[in-house]
Amino acid sequence: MTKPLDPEMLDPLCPSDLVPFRVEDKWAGMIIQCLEDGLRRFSELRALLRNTSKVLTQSLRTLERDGFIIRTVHAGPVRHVEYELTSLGRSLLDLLDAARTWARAPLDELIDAHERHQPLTEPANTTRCPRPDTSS
Amino acid sequence: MTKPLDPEMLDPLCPSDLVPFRVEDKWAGMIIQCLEDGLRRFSELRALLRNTSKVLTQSLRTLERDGFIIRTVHAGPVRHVEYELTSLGRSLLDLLDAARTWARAPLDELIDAHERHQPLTEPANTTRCPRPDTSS
DNA sequence: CCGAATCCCTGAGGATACTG
DNA sequence: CAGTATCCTCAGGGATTCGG
Repeated sequence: MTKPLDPEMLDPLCPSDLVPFRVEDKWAGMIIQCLEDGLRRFSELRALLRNTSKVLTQSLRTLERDGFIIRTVHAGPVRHVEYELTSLGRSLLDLLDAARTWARAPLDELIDAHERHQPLTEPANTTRCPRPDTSS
Repeated sequence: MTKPLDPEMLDPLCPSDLVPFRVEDKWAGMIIQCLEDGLRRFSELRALLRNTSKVLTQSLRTLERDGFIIRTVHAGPVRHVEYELTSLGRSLLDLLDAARTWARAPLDELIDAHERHQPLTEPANTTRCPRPDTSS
């Protein structure tokens, strides 16, 4: 089986949702990243994405429908389900990488811009964000 | 001034909103495309995007806030406003191009996938769509 | 001509609880 | 373990109207 994912791989404080680039839905980019090294089980993904199962399932179903991932059910005493990228899904990795590369330079400016033009929300808000597609 | 935009440049029937990429918001990708050749006036953009002014203004303001475009007001007997890409905004063109290039191959499969898994909506719906970032 | 203001509506996203 | 089933909130998107 694929080697375990680094639990710190997705930093919940990373301001990457300021990056103006989205693939499919909010979580799809991160899911694809997590599947980069091979098969992953549902629970692995849920733990990493700090996501509730409903939303995760939605994303996974959409990705499956569009042919980006394959879903495999392993019956048994303890049932488990595994997901993996198709070649089409794998082709998205290049694009995600391009987006992350692009974002590295202007990210600080983006953060500044958001802070400057948005004193509307709560003041002591440390720009929380659930780490989308541009995770390192 | 920049040469006129082709009115047919953005085909309202193009199924490009099935392409799983978004830049900023729904219209930002198209706006950036329209600004590729230089300055554009508000009315040019509104006509091309077949968009109501409020939503267009929103997108433009966001793009301006994030440093992707510059807004210039020309006062006078007939006031008009022009928008142009910054170098940062221009750097997005590469990403958009990469996304469009990627999308060309799997687009048909994406359309099929959507139609197969979505007999839920109205039947005689000719996949209307407002032509997002992947316009040719 | 270029928006701003208003109202409305849908749907993505999420919290919680339950099931084969 | 891997999901459904509900319910809720809120922001994106849009139609319409008004203003400088």
